[in-house]
Amino acid sequence: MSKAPLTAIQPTRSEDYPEWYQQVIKSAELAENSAVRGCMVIRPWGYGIWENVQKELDRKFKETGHENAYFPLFIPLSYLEKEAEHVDGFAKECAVVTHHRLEPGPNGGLVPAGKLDEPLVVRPTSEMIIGATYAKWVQSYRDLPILINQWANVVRWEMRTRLFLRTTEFLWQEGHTCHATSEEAIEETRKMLDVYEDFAVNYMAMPVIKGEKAPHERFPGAVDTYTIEAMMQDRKALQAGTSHFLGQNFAKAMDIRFQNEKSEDVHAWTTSWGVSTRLIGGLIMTHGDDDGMIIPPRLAPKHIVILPIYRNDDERAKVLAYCKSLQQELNAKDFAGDRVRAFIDDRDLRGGEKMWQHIKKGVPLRVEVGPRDMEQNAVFVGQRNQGPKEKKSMPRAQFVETVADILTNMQNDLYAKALKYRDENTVKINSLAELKAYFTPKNEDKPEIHGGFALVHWADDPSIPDILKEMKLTHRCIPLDAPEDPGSCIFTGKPVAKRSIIAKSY
RNA sequence: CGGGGCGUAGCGCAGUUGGUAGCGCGCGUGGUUUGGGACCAUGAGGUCGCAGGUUCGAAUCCUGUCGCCCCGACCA
Repeated sequence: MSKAPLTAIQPTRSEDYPEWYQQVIKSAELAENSAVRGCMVIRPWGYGIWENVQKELDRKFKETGHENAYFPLFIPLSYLEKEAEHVDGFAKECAVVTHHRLEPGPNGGLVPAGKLDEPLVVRPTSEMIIGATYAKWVQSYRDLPILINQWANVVRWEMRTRLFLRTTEFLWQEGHTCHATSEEAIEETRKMLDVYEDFAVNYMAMPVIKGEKAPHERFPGAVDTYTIEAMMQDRKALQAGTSHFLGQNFAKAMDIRFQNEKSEDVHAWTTSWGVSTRLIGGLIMTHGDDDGMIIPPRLAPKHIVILPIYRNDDERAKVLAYCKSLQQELNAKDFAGDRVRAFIDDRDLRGGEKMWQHIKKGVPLRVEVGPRDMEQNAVFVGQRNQGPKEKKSMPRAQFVETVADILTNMQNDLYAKALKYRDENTVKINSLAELKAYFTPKNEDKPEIHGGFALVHWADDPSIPDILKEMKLTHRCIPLDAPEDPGSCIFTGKPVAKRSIIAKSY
């Protein structure tokens, strides 16, 4: 008899959300901890998702006029010292290379030798090294704008790490642009925020709120930081992407100057923007359920897994032939500007176990094919966004014809579900007492999932971060698209034009 | 860096008046099974984190050390 639990992932989300998150990553074979503290091994299934993120974002970057380039992993220490706020922001989390050679040590091991004259910092972000390069490239307004992106890894020595959400090393893209005017740089900053929003909504099926960060939450050295904020299923906020207007701060620090049309010698205006492998954490916590990962079809490494069912070698040959031709028909179909990605799982495993593996991994569609289906020229289809038992038989031809529609509907359904959840857990709050109550769990010993996005009137003031910290809350952003809604700040009483979002966060 | 916990088979764990290591899952093989996470049989796999010490004898007691996890401070 089966000893299978009621849910594929244990504990469930409501029992222990952080542990559920870890278990999904493990069960779905997305990633695992490595021998290096805080650094993860991204497994093929997780990396496949990242590759799709890269592919789609990269296309959008190209469409908006950007080119890719690559800059060094190491940054001379002296570069980092040139922008005061930037140093303050990153100094504590920099990994530093001080030697370039190993020699046999006294006790048989290896010891660093060959001390560097100037230590090298492993990039936590590349503003400085790229800025130094741009300074050489820019002499005239005719050299501008520079619109460059790089796909890279960066290192930030964080105290505590969580797979995908915060790892010591992570993969990301960082766009770095350089402009002749403030207006143009601001436009770029906002344009890329829109690109991120579009990607989050239409590819990740993850609703996000575009907004402006409070001054104390800005990127170190930025004039303005914009963010897309998403709500996870524990109702915490996840900063899923940022776009920074850097003003002339970095241009001055790295001496990016040019002569404008009036022959004046002026500093350039720069921006930077990035998203990281954190997005995969966002994907897990936006769509995952108690049976594991659910991948939105547009980002799924495989759209369809075909599961052959047979009892003997004779059946096996026939069923496999049927599966192969089905796979070919499916792979010839288009979905969302790409080909449908179907594969056959013919591993020598029991059917039930095999099926559950794919459920846990979040493959959008499972197609079971056995002798019975073959007789009727049918397929037996299960969708990951429906219950594991809600499978239905479909004529093969109909399935092949409508597969793109099924995937599209699934993509839309995932978005609608996530949007509904966020909206249901977003409330207007008009006093500090109300805010406190909203974010207080009913059971203090074993806090249940509670709270959400609180829309409150907030006016920037140095006293507020401490008040929020005590409640373990943060000011997430001032939403850009929200309507005017004048009121007075619940902390200071100062008048403000709009509500901000306050929430617990990752 | 502060507080707490843990290192025993691939994974999860048990193993205190100190006596020479076990369970579950997984894995290999044979068979019976197979349209919702199989069962029976059989087998492989461990210098008990590391280094000292106490002892006739240490997974167990002592000292040191390394590593990991959780909570906080820090953060995409």
